[in-house]
Amino acid sequence: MIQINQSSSQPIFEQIITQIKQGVLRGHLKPGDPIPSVRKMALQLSVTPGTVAKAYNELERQEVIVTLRGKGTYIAEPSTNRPAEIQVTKAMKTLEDACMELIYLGITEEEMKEKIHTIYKQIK
Amino acid sequence: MIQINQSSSQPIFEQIITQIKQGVLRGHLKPGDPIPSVRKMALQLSVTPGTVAKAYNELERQEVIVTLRGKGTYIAEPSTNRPAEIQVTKAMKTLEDACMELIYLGITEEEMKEKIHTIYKQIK
Amino acid sequence: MIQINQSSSQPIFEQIITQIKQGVLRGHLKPGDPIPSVRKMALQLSVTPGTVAKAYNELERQEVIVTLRGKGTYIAEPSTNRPAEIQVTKAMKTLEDACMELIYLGITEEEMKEKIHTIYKQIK
Amino acid sequence: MIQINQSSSQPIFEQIITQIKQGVLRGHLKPGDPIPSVRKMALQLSVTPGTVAKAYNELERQEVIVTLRGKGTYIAEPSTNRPAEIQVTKAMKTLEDACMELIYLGITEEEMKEKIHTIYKQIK
DNA sequence: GTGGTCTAGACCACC
DNA sequence: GTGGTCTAGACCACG
Repeated sequence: MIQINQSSSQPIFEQIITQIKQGVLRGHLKPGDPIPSVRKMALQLSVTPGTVAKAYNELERQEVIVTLRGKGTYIAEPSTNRPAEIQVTKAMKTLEDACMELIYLGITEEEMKEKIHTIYKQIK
Repeated sequence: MIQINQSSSQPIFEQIITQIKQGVLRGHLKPGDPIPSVRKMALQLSVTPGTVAKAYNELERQEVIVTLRGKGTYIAEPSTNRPAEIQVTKAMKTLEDACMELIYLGITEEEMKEKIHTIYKQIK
Repeated sequence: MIQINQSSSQPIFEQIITQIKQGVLRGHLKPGDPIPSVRKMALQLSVTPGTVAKAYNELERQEVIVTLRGKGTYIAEPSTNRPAEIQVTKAMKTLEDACMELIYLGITEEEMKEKIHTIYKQIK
Repeated sequence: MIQINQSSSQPIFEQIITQIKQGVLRGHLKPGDPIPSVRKMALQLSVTPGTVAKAYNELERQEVIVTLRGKGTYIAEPSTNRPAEIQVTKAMKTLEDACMELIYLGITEEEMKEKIHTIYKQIK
């Protein structure tokens, strides 16, 4: 389900985080769905449990998942809290940098918008 | 001209790279314009020359700048070579991840496209 | 395994690069083989880790090796991408210059071709 | 006549050396032909006289040109001395390295030999 | 343990 | 003056 790229420059724990979030957005994971325990996930992905734990901790901090002590870990209900301003700003900066890079590589505004559209269509 | 954020998680040498590229895109830097020598830039930014040199090396590899032996460093003529496929793929992946994150934070498709439009308007 | 010539005019980091590439070509290093960590290699060769790191970075950029996060560095699978045109052109220029020099020194076409043949026989 | 690439990694003085040698090999320059004074050459190439002087000094050491005091500089008669062993060895090493690089980039033995043949045909 | 980044300072070749 | 290379050492994130 989750695909780890061991040789990516993106840390493994971040790959887990983004893929779980994207699984939620795409509708593969719904609120209340259980996700594997740290150890099982670690086995599945062939990574150390610490790496998975780090990802789960961050996901819990962001209220993407909830851990019910002794029962397991589940996808959380969508948060009603307004997202932290800082997170939006950071993601916007990343978006802008990626755009600039793509412009530099010759991608036109139309191609870019089409790409955005494709991404939005993917989500549930 | 270039603003370094010492506490950013983005390495300093990368900040230099992206800001020079963006300077070119925005038209502040034109082909043939000289850019400060490694040592001068290092003084300006209060970083070590090695860090600036690393950025300049990468920029030269990407054909953004050219160094003329013993003379200094200049903005290169726009490259005619098609950019490596892999670079585009990588930037697209970054874009997609940033988008997904923004969607997660509640940004709509319209807002996103407007953002893209704003970015494109900035450039020369 | 790798022999550094401290008094060569070829930079040490380039000597490391060419020797690893040649090790692959000669079949001493196969895809998946681990290569020593930056620090171990630095100790072996009596150079600073930074120098080895620079060589490894360049080798990774050229997809000769891959680094697995926190695990170490390995010989990469042969790349399927076509090499950049510019690389071939540059190497051809170097070849031509070396040939011209050898012609100047009295080497005949036959001797040269024999030399080429010898080189090709060395490789796996 | 001589083409300098200011942004090449090969030093300018070396570019002058190799191009004069290659001019001789190709027959464009014959023994006894005059070559421009240091200053004229420097003007032609838009480089500093010191750079040209360095090239001429090296060419004279290698007995490619001769300077007749007060009369100018000329292409020398072909030397009868056997070339220094060390020069041959060095050029062979360069050739081998360039070959290995080309092999790495996928050039076959046949292509390589054809290239060699082309080079030999160019010379007088 | 691994590599990545950065500092501080040296020496060199080239122009 | 320029950039290129190397050393010696530090700190950090990741696994």
